[in-house]
Amino acid sequence: MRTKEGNKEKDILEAAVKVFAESGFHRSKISKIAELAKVATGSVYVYYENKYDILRKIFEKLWNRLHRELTTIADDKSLTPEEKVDLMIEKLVDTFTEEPELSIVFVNEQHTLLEGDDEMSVRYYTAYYKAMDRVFTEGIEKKVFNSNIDMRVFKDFMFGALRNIIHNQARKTLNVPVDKIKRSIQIMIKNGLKI
Amino acid sequence: MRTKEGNKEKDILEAAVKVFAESGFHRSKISKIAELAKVATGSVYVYYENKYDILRKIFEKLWNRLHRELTTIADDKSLTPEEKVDLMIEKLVDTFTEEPELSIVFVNEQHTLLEGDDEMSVRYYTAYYKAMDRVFTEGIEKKVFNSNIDMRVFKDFMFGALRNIIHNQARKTLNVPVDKIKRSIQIMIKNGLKI
DNA sequence: TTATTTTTTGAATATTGATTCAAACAATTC
DNA sequence: GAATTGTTTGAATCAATATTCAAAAAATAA
Repeated sequence: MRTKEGNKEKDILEAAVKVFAESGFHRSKISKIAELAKVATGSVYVYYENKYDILRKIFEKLWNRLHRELTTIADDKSLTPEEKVDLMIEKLVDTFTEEPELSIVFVNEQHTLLEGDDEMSVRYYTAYYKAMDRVFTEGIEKKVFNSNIDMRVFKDFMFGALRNIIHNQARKTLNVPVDKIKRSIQIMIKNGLKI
Repeated sequence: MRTKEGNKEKDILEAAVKVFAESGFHRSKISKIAELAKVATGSVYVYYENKYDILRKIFEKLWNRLHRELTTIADDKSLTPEEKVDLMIEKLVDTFTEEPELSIVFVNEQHTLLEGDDEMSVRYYTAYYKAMDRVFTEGIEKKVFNSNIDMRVFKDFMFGALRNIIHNQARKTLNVPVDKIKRSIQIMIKNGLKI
């Protein structure tokens, strides 16, 4: 018998995030991922079915995490709808700020994933969307959110806005302190642009 | 002498938008684009340097158009800052609603473009950003916009939000009437989520 | 009609890089 | 210390497809 040295599966996944972020999925070479993970090219195929499988697992892992965290906030009975929106924004901004490369992959390879995988595309936004749904509906019921705003538009709007902010932050094209980002978004969401 | 038949350059570009939207840049085959444009594979290389050059020209064309239209709105002295924001949203939503495939390529291949082309990445958001800058600054000066919101965050936020809405609309995953989309966004921007 | 020139063609070429797999390796057991 | 068995390796294979280019076609000129 021979036992496994270290945690190659994890090393490969982490290396892949870096390489995908740097070069994009299609331009990324397995050999480069292997090199960065300090394993042989062939080892990658021991732990993952193929290149696409690596991408899928990156998303799955992130998605499970977000699902858990957002659901917890959405279901917290001690919070008002407004506080929930605040916390959800904060959570999303924090998650991606802590792992910039992950956020770049998340934004850039979204369509790579959806084109390749129908099943995934259905489950995909579910976590975020369902959580947002509940918060938004609750806000409307409690008459603190504006019911003239279409819920579906609101969800897509928010998601896209956050995605882009996070992405530009990760690419260093924005370069605004995280606190200022959170505060600005929270003001915009709650009060709009106007004074 | 032999003269050109029809407008192959244009046919190829239009076919490419369709194919890129359907399969993504990297999975798209030149032969497929040629087929759709009703020309031979080789003809593509008469009109475009290479595959990437086609993508660049798709973006360049769209970008010039948006630049022209957004600048016109931003510089119109007869409009208030709020009206300008309204009109810019309307223009963006309309442009992409009219050409769904273009909007899909625009969103999905943004990073394909930026990774390959440094010069382009600098000029890239310029049109939208500069126009937005002027409107936003004007709004702050005239004390109709909230100066606690960071301008850079606002621009990225708006851009990402619109991008995502337009994209999901094009992919038919949203499916809300265009008018409702516009109205919802305009309320959110101006008044925020709250009543 | 024939020659000239430009456009168009699509099969052949060349490259790139994902994936495979037989061999080497290192723990563990006996 | 030899046998066993799971792990790791990386060069060889193989497929995909972007790009090239010599030949064919068509329009115009002579």
